[in-house]
Amino acid sequence: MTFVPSEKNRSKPAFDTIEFRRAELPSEPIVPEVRNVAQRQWTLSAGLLRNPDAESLPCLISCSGCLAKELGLCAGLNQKPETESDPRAAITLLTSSVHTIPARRTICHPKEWSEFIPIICHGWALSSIILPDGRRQILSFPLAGDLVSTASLLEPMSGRSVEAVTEVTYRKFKRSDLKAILFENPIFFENISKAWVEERTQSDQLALGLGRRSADERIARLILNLAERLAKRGMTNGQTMEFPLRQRHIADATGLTPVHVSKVMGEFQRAGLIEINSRSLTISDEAELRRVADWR
Amino acid sequence: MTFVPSEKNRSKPAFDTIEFRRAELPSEPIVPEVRNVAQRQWTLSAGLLRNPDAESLPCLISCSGCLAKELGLCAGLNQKPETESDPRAAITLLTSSVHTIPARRTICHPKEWSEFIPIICHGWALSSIILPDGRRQILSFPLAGDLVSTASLLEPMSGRSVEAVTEVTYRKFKRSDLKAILFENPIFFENISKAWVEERTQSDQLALGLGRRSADERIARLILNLAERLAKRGMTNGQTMEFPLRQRHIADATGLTPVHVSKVMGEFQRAGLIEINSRSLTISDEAELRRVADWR
DNA sequence: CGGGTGGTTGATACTTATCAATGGCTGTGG
DNA sequence: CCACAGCCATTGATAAGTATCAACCACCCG
Repeated sequence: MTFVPSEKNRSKPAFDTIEFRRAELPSEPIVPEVRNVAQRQWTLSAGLLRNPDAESLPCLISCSGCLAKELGLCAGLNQKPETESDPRAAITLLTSSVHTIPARRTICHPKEWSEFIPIICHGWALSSIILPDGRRQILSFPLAGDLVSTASLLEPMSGRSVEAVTEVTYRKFKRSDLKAILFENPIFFENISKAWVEERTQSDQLALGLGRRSADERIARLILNLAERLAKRGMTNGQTMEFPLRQRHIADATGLTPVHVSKVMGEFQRAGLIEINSRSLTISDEAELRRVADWR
Repeated sequence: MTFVPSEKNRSKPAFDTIEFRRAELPSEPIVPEVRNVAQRQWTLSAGLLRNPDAESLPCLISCSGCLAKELGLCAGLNQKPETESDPRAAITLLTSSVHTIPARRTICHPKEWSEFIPIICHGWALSSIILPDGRRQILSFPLAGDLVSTASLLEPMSGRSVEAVTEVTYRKFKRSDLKAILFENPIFFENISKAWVEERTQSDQLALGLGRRSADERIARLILNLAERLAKRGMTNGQTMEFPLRQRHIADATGLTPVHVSKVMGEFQRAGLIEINSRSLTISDEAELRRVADWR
């Protein structure tokens, strides 16, 4: 017995992007390409701003449910003051800046000591831990309105790696500003604690899934979970949604290999549970998918 | 393809205690047998109180590192006021009660709506999620000084099941009292946020382990992790420590089966990494165990 | 004693990983 | 515009890791 079950992993990268990941780690944070959202052209549509860059499915920007907005710290992208005297003009209490980065770019390095708290405004991100040998566990897919982690509110280093899945727009708040406001208005802790408890529940469920659920269950649950979160943001069209995740993402989120994910998703499609084409996913048989997922 | 990979699990309990677990869930919380610690006979030894009930290894009670003590909310078991006028007599700001329950008893039910925050004072507890079909994932083993979950500080329902591994002594604080003090003294949030970030790190590592590590790694890491935490509490004797966990506990913490845990631990012992006898564990070859664990 | 719990072991089955080959797609440079 | 290189998804063959099943023994503890 050697006790080195993953030696192969270590001597030889399991995935072809490992070298990239390794090289990426010690490098300096990439300076995000700054394109202030306010400078873009937006069209008002049904009370929501529509992103003119979105090509296929119209992708709506919604800040509803965003922690920063609930805390009154951010006026949101879709809440322009009606007039100069509109109180919402003063709502943005914190210094913050909006950034947009292309897909696959790193937003935050695990060892990066950042004085900013990023909140996703648009696009799909992922938050993960990466081992030196290249194994990666994705912990969450932050969508619009999500903090990467509530821990980032208070600690400058998350220990996590955050990267963009699609093009991502995010807003950076200065932590010291937020803390100052928080300690002056402890009532804000109620809001934060809500997010905190929510995150705790999610992470408990993640551990339960990784430790005790089968591959089918994990994948089905990931799909349903994402569908639910997208629906809450108005990012679904019936049972159809944009689905930019690569099978590698699903694999790293469920603790499986990309090959096995391909096989399971193939079975799901052949069984008529889901349909996938051109980066969009449709849940065709939700009841059965829920049953497979052992949902709720 | 049936998509019911765990049907066997469901139709027939995988473990013999499942029926017990099932029956236990909907029942009313068991009223803990109250034995006030103050009524026991304690002997002062090296500045720490020694539990007279402990038979084999002397088990020291230490509140150092306990969140409640750091917050100044609890004077601790080993810090009796010297005199009536000793300021420590007034330290216990919160109404709290001490309870002792025997091993294997449930401390808190997942759906229980409790107005109390339990903190472990003595013994080993476990915090887990249990699925209706009996599968269980242990999320942590709270030891002396540990909150079950920082989420319990603010929310009345943890969603977790907490039970005693050994006989457990714990202290219950009233949440409303704690909240009142917290909001009057926001500086306490600094302490709490520290615990929170710590917990977040632990839970990230748990997910990483369950998703991406082999059985050997997971078990070795669990042992090292516990050894480190016990050492911090002065509960080790060199490389030897009390180890009350059953293999079922290790299995449910690592996402494996008890049988496989037995095989791996057998290998570890035959390879001279650890020794186990009569509920105590010795790490014989720490360097090698760390290597197997892919530690740090 | 006797029954329940817990640990060990071997045989076997199942789930998932690994390896390898293929083809589609996309972006890039000549 | 085409050729080409990467990346991605798919598929089949095979291997490894872990689970399941069953039997047995060793304890405790009542």
